[in-house]
Amino acid sequence: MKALHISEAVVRRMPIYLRYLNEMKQAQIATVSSQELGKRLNLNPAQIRKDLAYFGEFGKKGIGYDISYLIQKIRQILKLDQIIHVALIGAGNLGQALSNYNKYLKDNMQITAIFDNAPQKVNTKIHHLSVEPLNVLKQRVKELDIRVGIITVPQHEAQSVADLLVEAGIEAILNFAPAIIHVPDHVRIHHADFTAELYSLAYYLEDEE
Amino acid sequence: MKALHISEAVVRRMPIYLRYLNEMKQAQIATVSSQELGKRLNLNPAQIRKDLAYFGEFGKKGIGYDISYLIQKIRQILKLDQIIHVALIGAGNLGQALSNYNKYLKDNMQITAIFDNAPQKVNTKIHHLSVEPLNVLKQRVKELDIRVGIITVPQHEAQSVADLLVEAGIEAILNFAPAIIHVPDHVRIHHADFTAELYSLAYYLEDEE
DNA sequence: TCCAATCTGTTCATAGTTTCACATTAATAA
DNA sequence: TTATTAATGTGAAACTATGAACAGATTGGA
Repeated sequence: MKALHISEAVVRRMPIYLRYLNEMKQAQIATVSSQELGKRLNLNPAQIRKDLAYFGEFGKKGIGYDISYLIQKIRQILKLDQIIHVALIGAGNLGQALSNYNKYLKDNMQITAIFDNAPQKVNTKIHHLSVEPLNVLKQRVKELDIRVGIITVPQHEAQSVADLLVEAGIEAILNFAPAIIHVPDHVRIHHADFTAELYSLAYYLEDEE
Repeated sequence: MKALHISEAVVRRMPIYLRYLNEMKQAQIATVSSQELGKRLNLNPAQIRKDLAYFGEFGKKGIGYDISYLIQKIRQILKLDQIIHVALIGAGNLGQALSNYNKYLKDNMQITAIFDNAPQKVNTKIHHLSVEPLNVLKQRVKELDIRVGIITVPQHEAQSVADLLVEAGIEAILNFAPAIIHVPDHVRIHHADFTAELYSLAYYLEDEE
C-alpha cells in the first residue's frame, strides 16, 4: 500500500485535510464527504478521494469518511502519531513568533530547543525554553532527539546554520531565510519564503491604475 | 508577448530569480548563464530559459543574461517597477516580525499601515508606523492606495478580516493564519501556512528509529 | 422489500509541467 | 578567416497532476 511514490503535491494537502478534520471533530461532527471537504477547502472532491486512496480505503460508499478514523490515519501517514522534536535556530522576532505556534503543535511536533549566538539572547527565556548558543547544538540535538530544524536567522547566516544542522544529523529543515540553501540529498528541505510569496502576489495585481 | 497565460509555477520562480540576480549584481557580476543560475537555485537550466522566454528574449546566445537588464525586466514582469502599498492586519508577534522585512522590501512593496483591534496595541508604534483600529481600514486603504493585505490575525478571525479587506477593495491577500479562507475570484489569495509546511515535512522523516 | 439518493474508489482522458535535444548565434582563439 | 566553445530559445518527448465519469456499495424512505 505504501510501496509507490506519493507526489509532493499530495503530501502537502494532507495537513490541510488534517487541520479541517480536527476542526470538524471539535464541532462534534462524525462524518464528512469528499464533496463537503472540497467545498470547504477549495479542492476538487475527486482529488481528495484520490489523495486519500493512495494510502488506503478510508471511506464508506454512500456515507463518506469517519472523521475520527481519518484523523488517526492521516496522523499515521504524516508520522504525527509520535512526538517529533524540533529545534528553532534564530531567536529574533520571527523565531519568537513561531515559538508561539508551539501550542497549536504540542501534540505532534514540538519546538524543544531554541538556539541563537547573540550574547544578549543566550539564556533568555522564550516560552519556558532557554536560548542556547550554537556551539551546543550538535550535542543537544542528540540528547533531545531533535529531528527537524527551523531556520530563522538572517539570510547570510542561513547556509552555515543549515550545514551545522546537517552535521548534527537532522533529517529535515524548514528554512524561513530568504535564500536558497543547499543540503545533501538525504536531508529534506522546504522553503517558507515570505518575500518571494509577496513578490509573486504582485504579478497578479491589475495593470495600471 | 504577454497575451498567453503564464502558469503559477513560473510566476513563483520569478522572485527567486530576482533575488539571486540582485545578489550577483551587488557582487559586481555582469552576466550569468542559465546553467549557473540553475546550479545555484537547484533548477534545471532549460526550465529557467523557458520561464524567462515566456516574457521575451532577454538572453544572448553564447553569453547568457545581462544581470542588470534581466533584473529590470523581471521587476517589470512582477509589477515591482512601482511602489506597491501593503497593509498588515494583526500586530502580534508574527505581524511585528514581518514588518521587520520592510527594509528588504522597501524599494518595491512597502508595508504602509498596520491594523489591530486590541486596545493595548492601537496607537503603539511598530517601526515608525502607528497601529490603527480595523474600523478605519477601509478608509485608510483608499487614502494610502493600499492594494495588498497580509493577514496575521488568529485563525478564527482570519475570514472576517479577509472579508473586510475584500470590501475595502484590496486586490491580493497573503494569509498567514492556519485556515483556508474564501474570497471572490477577482481577489488573489496565497496561503503561507507554517504549520502545514512543518507537518508535511514530517512525512519525509525516516520511519522508525 | 425495493427504489432513489448518496458517495467512494478508480479508470480514463485531459491538461500541465519539466526535461531533453538541437538549431542557431555570439565570442574567442588559432 | 575559420574552427571551437559556450550558451540561448524552442519543438518534441516524457512525465505528472487533475478532473470527469461511472461501477459498486450503503442508507433511508415508500
